[in-house]
This record gives sequence, C-alpha cells and structure tokens, in this order.
Amino acid sequence: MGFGADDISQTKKMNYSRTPLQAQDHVLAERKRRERLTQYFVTLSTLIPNLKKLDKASILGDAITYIKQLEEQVKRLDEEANKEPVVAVKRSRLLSNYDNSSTCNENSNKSVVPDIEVRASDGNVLIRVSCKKQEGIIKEIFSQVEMFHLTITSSSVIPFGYDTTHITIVAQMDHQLNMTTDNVANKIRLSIMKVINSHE
Amino acid sequence: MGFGADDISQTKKMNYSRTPLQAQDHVLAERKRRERLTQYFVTLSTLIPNLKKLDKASILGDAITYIKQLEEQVKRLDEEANKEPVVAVKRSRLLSNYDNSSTCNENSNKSVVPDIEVRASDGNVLIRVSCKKQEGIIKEIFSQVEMFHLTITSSSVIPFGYDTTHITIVAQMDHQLNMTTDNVANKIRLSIMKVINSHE
DNA sequence: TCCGACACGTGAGAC
DNA sequence: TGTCTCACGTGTCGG
Repeated sequence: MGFGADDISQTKKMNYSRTPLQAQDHVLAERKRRERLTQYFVTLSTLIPNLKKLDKASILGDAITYIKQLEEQVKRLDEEANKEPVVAVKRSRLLSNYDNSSTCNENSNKSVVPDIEVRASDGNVLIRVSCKKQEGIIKEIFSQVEMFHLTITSSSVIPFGYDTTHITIVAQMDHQLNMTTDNVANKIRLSIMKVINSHE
Repeated sequence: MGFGADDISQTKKMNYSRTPLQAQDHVLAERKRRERLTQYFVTLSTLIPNLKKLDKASILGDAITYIKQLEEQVKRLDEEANKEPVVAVKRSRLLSNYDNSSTCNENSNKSVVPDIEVRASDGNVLIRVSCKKQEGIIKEIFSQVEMFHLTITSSSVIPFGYDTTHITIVAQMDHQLNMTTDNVANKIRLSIMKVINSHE
C-alpha cells in the first residue's frame, strides 16, 4: 500500500516532477480507475435490498451484513435439506453416487434407491423392502426370512412404476429363540441388504 | 454527490480559502472517513471465499458475484426444500418418543407410531400407511385416495402385532390432471394424515 | 453556519 | 522499465 504525504510538514517540493509530457496520462488513468470503482459501487448497491442511503460506507456495511445474512440462510437451508427423515427408517444407500448436494437435479435414480425397513413388536416382525425388479430376488428375500425360523403370516408383493417392487412381509417369531425382537430385526435387515447388494 | 474540480482547465485559485484555524479539522475528518472505508474493505474481503487479489476493485467485483451466487443458491435451496423429495418420506410423527437407536428396548409404542409414506414415480403413486387398528379408518383412507382421481392398481392391508395395520396402495395418476407427481403425493400425504389425526 | 460525503489531482510504493 | 493501486490533501457541494 502506497503512502502519500503522510505528515503535515509540508515538503511540497519533491525532487522529481513527473515527465510533464504524460503526467496527464496519470490523471487520466486515475480518473478511469475511480470511474470503475464508482461503477462497482452502484452495481453493488442494486443487489442489496432495503438500502436507504447510498453512501459508500452504507453500501459496504450493508453489503457485509447482507452477505452474512445470506450465508447464514444458506447454511440453515442446507442442513435442513440434508437432515434425516423424521422417523428415521434405517435405510441402506446402495448407490454410492447418490447425490445429496444441493445442486442435484431430479435424478431418476432417486426413486429406485433400494431401502429396507424392519420393525418388531410383540413377537411379530414387519419387513418392508423396496427395490428394483430383479430375477429371483424375491425368492432370495423370502429364503433369507425363513432362515430366521420365522412363520410368515401374510405378505404382499406389489409392482410400483416401471422397475420397482414393493414387498411387505409380516411374520411371527419362534418363541424358542431367545433373541430380542430388535436383535432379530437388525439381523434380518443386514441379511436382506446383503442379498440386494449382491444383485447390484 | 459533490463534484470537485471537474475539468482540466485550471481554475486553481478558488474564491474561498478555508478558515485556516480548523482547515486541519477537515483533513482529519477526511482521514477518519477514509479509515472507515478501508476497514469496511478489509471486513468485506474476509467474507469472500477464494479471493486472490486484495484490490478494491477485485473486492467489490468478487463481492458482487458472490452475492449473486449466494442469492441463486438460496433460491435453489428454498424451492427445493418446499417441494416434496422424490424418495421422500416426509413422515408425520405423532409420538415424539419414538426411539430409533439400535439399542432401544422393546417398546410397544414403536409398532403403533402412525406414519405415512407417499412416493411418486412415472405417474404412479405408492402410499404406505402404518397406523392403529381403528373402526372405519381403512375405508376413510381409501376414500381419501379416490378423491384424487387415482386408479388403484393394487393394494394390501396387513395386520401387524396386536393393534397395528399396515396398508400399501399403488395407484395410477389420471393424466388429465396436470399436477406434478410430487404435488399429488404431498396432497395425499396431508389428506391421510388429517384422517388419522382425527381418529387419535 | 458547519459537518459529512464526494471527486479530483498527485506523489509514492509494488510488481 | 512502465503500469497499477493506493492514501493523501483539497475544493466543493448538500442538508
């Protein structure tokens, strides 16, 4: 940063006067520079809402507060968009390129993300799977369920859209297994997730 | 806006010289003003990411582009937050003590949390409701679904545990409705949620 | 009247 | 080397 005549002691007579031929070039360039800065100021002032005074200081100050406010708002919206669903279903994200950034467009992959929900209550287990239609995947899922000595009381397999299958199974736990329902639920979830993963 | 010596024609000898006693007050005030402006500039420069040059012009220019970028980002996030995500799962939580951790004990409340999931894909709508067994609630849910001019292609109603019912419905949207699938999904979700709430 | 804000011309440092 | 940017002091308006 250059410093001009800093102190008040007038040393007005400097040794070198500029080349007088184009010393005016200097003033012209400086004029141009000021002009650019002023233009920046008016451009900036148009971006700031509720700007009352057009002071350079006010423009700068309000720009600062406005940027802070915008950043805070972005942060709020961002973490609100990325927060987990309210009743957080355990969900396996099998597509690694699942884009959760704010710039993602409506990707059709999003509708076919396979997800699994297992919940247990009163010795019963509810299994809900939503996955792509795949050859033999239903058989394998049922096979996995039976490996836990569960008695299936009802089930439904419902197609949804072009390539999605929605499976709902309710089964009863064998009482001779001394496992907690949550433990069983977790094991089933992992098992099915593994099956689906092997098909991807 | 004040204008100084505008043109090059040197009329250097102006009529009034300032009161010499506190003409220095003027330079002091101006010095203070410049100081404030400079401080604003450095404060502003700290807010702008990836700022390479510390020019006033660069600071202003990058501040302008940064504000535009932030505004655009806010706009994008805002309209993204208000639209229903495709995969969805905005879920009404009526019982606040729902424990989704893996170490949760067998709380019978878990199985009766009424929750609704609506997702839309390829003009189809999948509706999944899990709620308490209640007199006539199934009829009302189906009635609500039909009010949206949806053609139900398949459905299942499965009991789960002592007092829970799990309902899955897949329906096709009427093409003459020029509504987005997400919009329909959201409306259905609200409608069913209202029905269930009135039964609680 | 004075105070605040502005543009101006200018010397000087930085790359 | 020249070119760019800066702070400075100053004259001049407006409220």
